[in-house]
Amino acid sequence: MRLFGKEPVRMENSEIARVFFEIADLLELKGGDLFRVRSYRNAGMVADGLPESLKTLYEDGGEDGLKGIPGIGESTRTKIIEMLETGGCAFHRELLTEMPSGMLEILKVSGVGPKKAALIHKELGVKTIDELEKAAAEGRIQELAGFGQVSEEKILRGIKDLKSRTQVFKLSFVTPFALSFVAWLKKVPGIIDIVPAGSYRRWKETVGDLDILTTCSDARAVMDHFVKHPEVREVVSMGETKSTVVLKAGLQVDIRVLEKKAFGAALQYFTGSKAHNVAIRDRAKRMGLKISEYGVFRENGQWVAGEKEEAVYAAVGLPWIPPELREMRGEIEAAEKGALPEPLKRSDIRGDLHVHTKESDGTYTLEQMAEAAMKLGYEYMAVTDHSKAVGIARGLDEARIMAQMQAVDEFNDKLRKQKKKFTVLKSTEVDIRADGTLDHPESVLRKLDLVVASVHSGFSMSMDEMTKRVVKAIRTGLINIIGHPTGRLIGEREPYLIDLAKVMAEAKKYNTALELNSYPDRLDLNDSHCMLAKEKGVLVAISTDSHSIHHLANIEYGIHTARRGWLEKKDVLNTRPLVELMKILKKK
DNA sequence: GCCGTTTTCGGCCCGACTGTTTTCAGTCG
Ligand SMILES: Nc1nc2c(ncn2[C@H]2C[C@H](O)[C@@H](COP(=O)(O)OP(=O)(O)OP(=O)(O)O)O2)c(=O)[nH]1
Ligand SMILES: [Mg+2]
Ligand SMILES: [Mg+2]
Ligand SMILES: [Zn+2]
Repeated sequence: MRLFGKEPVRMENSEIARVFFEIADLLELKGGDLFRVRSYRNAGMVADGLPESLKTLYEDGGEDGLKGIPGIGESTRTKIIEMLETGGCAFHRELLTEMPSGMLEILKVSGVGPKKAALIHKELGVKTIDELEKAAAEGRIQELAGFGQVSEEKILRGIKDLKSRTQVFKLSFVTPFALSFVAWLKKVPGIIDIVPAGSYRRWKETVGDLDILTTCSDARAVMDHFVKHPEVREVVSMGETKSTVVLKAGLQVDIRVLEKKAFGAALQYFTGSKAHNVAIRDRAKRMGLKISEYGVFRENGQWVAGEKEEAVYAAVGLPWIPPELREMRGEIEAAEKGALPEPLKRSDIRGDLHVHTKESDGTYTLEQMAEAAMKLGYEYMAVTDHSKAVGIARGLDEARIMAQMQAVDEFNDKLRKQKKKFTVLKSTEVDIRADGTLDHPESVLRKLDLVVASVHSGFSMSMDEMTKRVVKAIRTGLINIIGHPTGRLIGEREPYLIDLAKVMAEAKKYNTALELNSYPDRLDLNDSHCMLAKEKGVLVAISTDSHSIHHLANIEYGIHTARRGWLEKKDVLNTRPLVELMKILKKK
């Protein structure tokens, strides 16, 4: 808890969201109205997914600035303002006096929901997960009404899982498992479709589990084979159409098996998001239809659609919505108006503007990186080795970068002689020092085709200081792209504190783009930052920050993240052909 | 608590699997 003061307390959207999620859980534990619980949960999700900072909206527009956000009504808006002004929420604190915070942890145990948790708390006085473990180990759980030996064992397993298991996984961690399961399931005779769905298909940067949709008329055969995958540690449940396993790596995998005729409806269902599904189903209902994973049906039960996903959307009067957009961030309204963004394609990307070579901390030469970029069909690639301040990466000093520029010129000459339509851009990833100055002299930076500038150290500054640091760098007028603008490493390092809205406002003035770093551990900017960039009219450069020829393919993660951020071809700097790109880079 | 080409009140997505249930509640997707 922070103290009251003149200065408004900075509570991030994610922190406000967390309070709403906890209120929802606490109300549910208390046995409160489930629709009210849903409203708080929904408000949390809305706050979390909002591109603009609630604090900024409130500062700029007062209470009115917070109006018109779907899912945020009178009550939650008042609580948001309270949190922005005081750093906390009285209602939340009050609920916590009635229900210990340890109960929130207990809800995370697989198989324990609000009803069971509340009963355990009431009957046994259990307040923490350790007390729950003790009670279960002592056999006190199975004595309770509605519990038995099996459920008690399940709780013990659930606690062990929870303590050992990662909560979310990076998308790139899950990819090999997805490929492995697809290959594994192909061996089932008669299996037709095998498609990873869920948050994986929506390209969320982190996913909670892997969801796989299959169609086959022999469901039993699919299930039997599924649970025999060599990576399976535990079979959580196994039914006719749906099973769940946990892998040795801690990853949960859910599978659904349906008839081919339901493939489209099932894919729509299993892709989610949950909130998107609920909204689509609600819409169908209001149109006198019913949507489930089995299809679209009239009230009399007559089948309307289901074989194709597109037909499911068509049945409710909508065009097909790309999975990356199915997050309840306005996609249904946009679809209705025919205003969905045109999905960014791999072929829209003309080149990579952040690539390292052996000169700094890359593992391949300039020539090798260029060769690999050409193979991807690119027109250009910027060599962006580090500057001297990044010592561990053997950053280049003035003499070395001058030499590199010459090497690039010579290489480009060679390419031209070979009639290759490819250009290497002389560039750098210059360090933005703690004081906001750049780690190469202006004379050097002016000789380059393109300047990427990023923060590599001195992360622990106040938001104000960090914002000023980056803004000062932008104001040199020498920077074309701000690299990995928040510095986060998913699951390892929090983003440094920075006011991106302010940075973007300045970037717009100085014709500076912000990078979407496609390295799957970074994805920085993230999806909602992209939405903000688009809103502010700032171009995004989708780059890979490749340190090896193999990293260039990471562009795929960047493209899909950009799609999640509603970006189109025109919003992305490196969709421009070389000539156009050069014009933009010069406009300073 | 939120929201409105049926509504400012009265709805709020729909279905699978499990365990302990004697007919279904709880949890999860
Ligand atoms: N209609 C409906 N569909 C749901 C519900 N819960 C989940 N689904 C669908 C949509 C989800 O994307 C899909 C897979 O469920 P998951 O729990 O794995 O969620 P998802 O993959 O979206 O996110 P995750 O990263 O796994 O947490 O199942 C629900 O309550 N209603
Ligand atoms: Mg999932
Ligand atoms: Mg799942
Ligand atoms: Zn880099």
